[in-house]
Amino acid sequence: MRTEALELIWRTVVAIPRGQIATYGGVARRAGLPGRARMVGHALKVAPATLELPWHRVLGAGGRIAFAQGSRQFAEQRRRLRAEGVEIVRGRVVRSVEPDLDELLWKPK
DNA sequence: TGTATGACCCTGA
DNA sequence: CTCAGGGCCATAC
Repeated sequence: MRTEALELIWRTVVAIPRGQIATYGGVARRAGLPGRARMVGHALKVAPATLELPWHRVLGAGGRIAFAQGSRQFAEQRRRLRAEGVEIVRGRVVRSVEPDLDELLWKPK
């Protein structure tokens, strides 16, 4: 049986609007699971492809891509973000406004 | 049953 | 900027 936490996280990720981004910790909080950023990463990893989650909109603290630079996934995430107008420089999202630390849901550009 | 390992985060030095 | 240390917890072995 799938844990309830997984469902909560998936639902939260699906709600991230196109062109906007969130952090692992932020998703955890919005899902009602404060402190469990780690589980968010796990939830994305095991998510069925059929859900078509906008996983690329989830970044590490500070807007950093969690994958290793040079890795296949890093490139894929960067590609998808750029396609939505989110610029990445040195593995990090370029933001023109300070992140809202309470929401952790940013609006780059 | 125990240990190790993550698509993590935060604080402090 | 880096590094260490503590928190978190599902999975894998």
